Amino acid sequence: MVTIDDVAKRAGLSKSTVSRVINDYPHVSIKKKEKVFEAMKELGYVPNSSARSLRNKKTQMIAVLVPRIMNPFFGQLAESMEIQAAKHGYQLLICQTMYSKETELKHLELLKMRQVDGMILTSIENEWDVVKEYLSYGPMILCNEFEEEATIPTVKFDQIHGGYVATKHLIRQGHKKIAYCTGGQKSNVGQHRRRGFNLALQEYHLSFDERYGFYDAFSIEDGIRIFKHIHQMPDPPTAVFTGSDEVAAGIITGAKEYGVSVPEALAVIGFDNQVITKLMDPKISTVEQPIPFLAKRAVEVMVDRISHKGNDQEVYEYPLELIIRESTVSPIRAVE
Amino acid sequence: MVTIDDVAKRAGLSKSTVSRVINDYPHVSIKKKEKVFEAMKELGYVPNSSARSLRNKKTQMIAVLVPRIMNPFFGQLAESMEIQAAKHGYQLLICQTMYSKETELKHLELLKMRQVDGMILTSIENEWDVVKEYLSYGPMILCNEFEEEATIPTVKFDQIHGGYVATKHLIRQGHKKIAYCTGGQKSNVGQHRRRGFNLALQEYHLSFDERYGFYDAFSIEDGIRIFKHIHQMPDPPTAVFTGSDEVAAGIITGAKEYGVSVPEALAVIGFDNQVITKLMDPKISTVEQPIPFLAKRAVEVMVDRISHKGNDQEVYEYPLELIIRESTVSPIRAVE
DNA sequence: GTCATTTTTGAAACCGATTTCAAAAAGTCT
DNA sequence: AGACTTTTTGAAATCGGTTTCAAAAATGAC
Repeated sequence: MVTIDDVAKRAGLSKSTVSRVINDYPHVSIKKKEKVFEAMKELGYVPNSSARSLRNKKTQMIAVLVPRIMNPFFGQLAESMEIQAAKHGYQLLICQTMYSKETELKHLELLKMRQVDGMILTSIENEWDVVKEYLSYGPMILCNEFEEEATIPTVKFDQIHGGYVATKHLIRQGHKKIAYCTGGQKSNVGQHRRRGFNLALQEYHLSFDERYGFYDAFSIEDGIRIFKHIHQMPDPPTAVFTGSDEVAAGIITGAKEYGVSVPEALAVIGFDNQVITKLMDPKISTVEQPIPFLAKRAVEVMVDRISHKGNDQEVYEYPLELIIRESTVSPIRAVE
Repeated sequence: MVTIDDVAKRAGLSKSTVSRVINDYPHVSIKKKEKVFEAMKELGYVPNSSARSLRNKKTQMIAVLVPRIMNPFFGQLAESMEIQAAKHGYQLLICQTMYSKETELKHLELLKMRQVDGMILTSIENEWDVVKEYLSYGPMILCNEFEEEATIPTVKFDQIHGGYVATKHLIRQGHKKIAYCTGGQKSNVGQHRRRGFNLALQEYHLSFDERYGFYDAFSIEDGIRIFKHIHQMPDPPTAVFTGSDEVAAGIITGAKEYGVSVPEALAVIGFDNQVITKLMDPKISTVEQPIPFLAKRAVEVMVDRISHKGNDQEVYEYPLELIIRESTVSPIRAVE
């Protein structure tokens, strides 16, 4: 392996000087600088990153904790962050918690071991009290997920408004019996969406029938299962608010199978604006989350925190946008 | 920051002994061992990974190069590999080339910098002559993608057979005019599929009409576009072989829009067996690639190579399986 | 109890970079 | 030319671990 000493010897200089050239420090004569460059090129020298990290106490790596990258939302988030991190000279270490507390804790140890300079949490499996202990080992920020009590920078979407506009849209299409169908009941993201949902119901003086609440909906299969359940209810809902496009797609698939027309007999709204929304027939109305903006800001905030800039309490919130397609609006009915 | 010296001082021992305890070396008396554990616990000590990497010349990290994680095939591959790597005590650094030569080269430098112990390539953007130069810096293996001239371990699917069975299936449904619709023309994966495609045509003494060849199909949108093109041809094909489920879905979506019935007027077969195949109407016939097996073996081979085990020339090939659904077989027609 | 052998322990070197500090070289000004 | 700055350079310390090697302690054999 070629080390800085080899380069120094080849150039007939000390390694201090070579190091200065590598890091573009001043006070190196042009002649010697050229000699060093020549030696580096001849030997094909590249600095050893472990040695650099040890001495600099910086690894130029940021970890991002996501449940799974195959989840389209988190996959896109991770992808956008990687691109952004590269622009700032950082590697992104994508860590999947697989919805497991233990795996999450294992990944949090990366901060203790100083394997990463900072950590971006996009979801939280453990209690906040457990997670916050790791704050003493390095900067952490929240992105997408959030915690009321957390005193760390947070970059999030306005989920309350997202839940609100989606529900309001359903109500304005004439629906009064609206089902609520979502995944993580413990996540604050989900709770805020629910708050927006309730807000809209209140505004129109509607009440929520608890029989219409489903809190275990994550996948397409869950959507199909829930449709079947709804279908055989004595007084079924006429519209469904879902927490993800996949679940919405599942419900529509189920409806199709049972000959229930969407949106006429059952309106369905998704969340995320994934590709699938444009592929299903009918195309799925949804709430778009502008993921790249979130990712960009999260990385920027993280990079600032690593260099001790910025404020612990900063909170950035991005708006969500309702996208009306076919699964909530009958073509013959007037579009709002 | 708590270091090994702090632990040593606290336990009233030398850091050599502490190191021995950490690494579970023999020749440490039980008494001292307990003292060390106690001190580590009290101080909340965790070894610094940069320091370890520097001394051990091992980072316990494996890089995997994928085009994009949002591509369902590569996303699943990366996810499976991550799980597998964790079992062997390795971190997986997922690197997206974004189909760019420069980005790929930038990631290859990780091996030079010794930031990773090895590299798994799932696709190759640069010429092999360029990539192979990096072999001298650390172990590299191919997974999914392959190179005839490469003398490194390879884990792949039998793409020739995959192309063959899919095409044969279409032919046996009575199709004679079959379009070929794929993405990377330079990838060896694609070339092998094509070889299988040709093999099936030959077997049934059919010839290929070059007007039916499309080599720029990656996404759903591409599929829609290609359908439109096919649709206005004077003598259109009656079946389409595609290189991905997304493209197949696009073609079906386009067909639906123009009132062309699938599979009656146009049979479509996908590749990968992604979720979408079960969601489209009609459900998409496809070729399944058992990704987790590939991922598992790739990581195992990589781990062996890092510890200088195994053979450079080893090639592992996994079979592909045809899955017949609705997009190639009319329900009224007999199923083969 | 002595000597040989084995087990346990710690001082010091090492991994490959960066940084400090002081010395050497070069430049400036009487 | 000599005194005083300023720029350039290298020796040595440092980061936090692991490993080598020799010494110390414990054990065993007689």
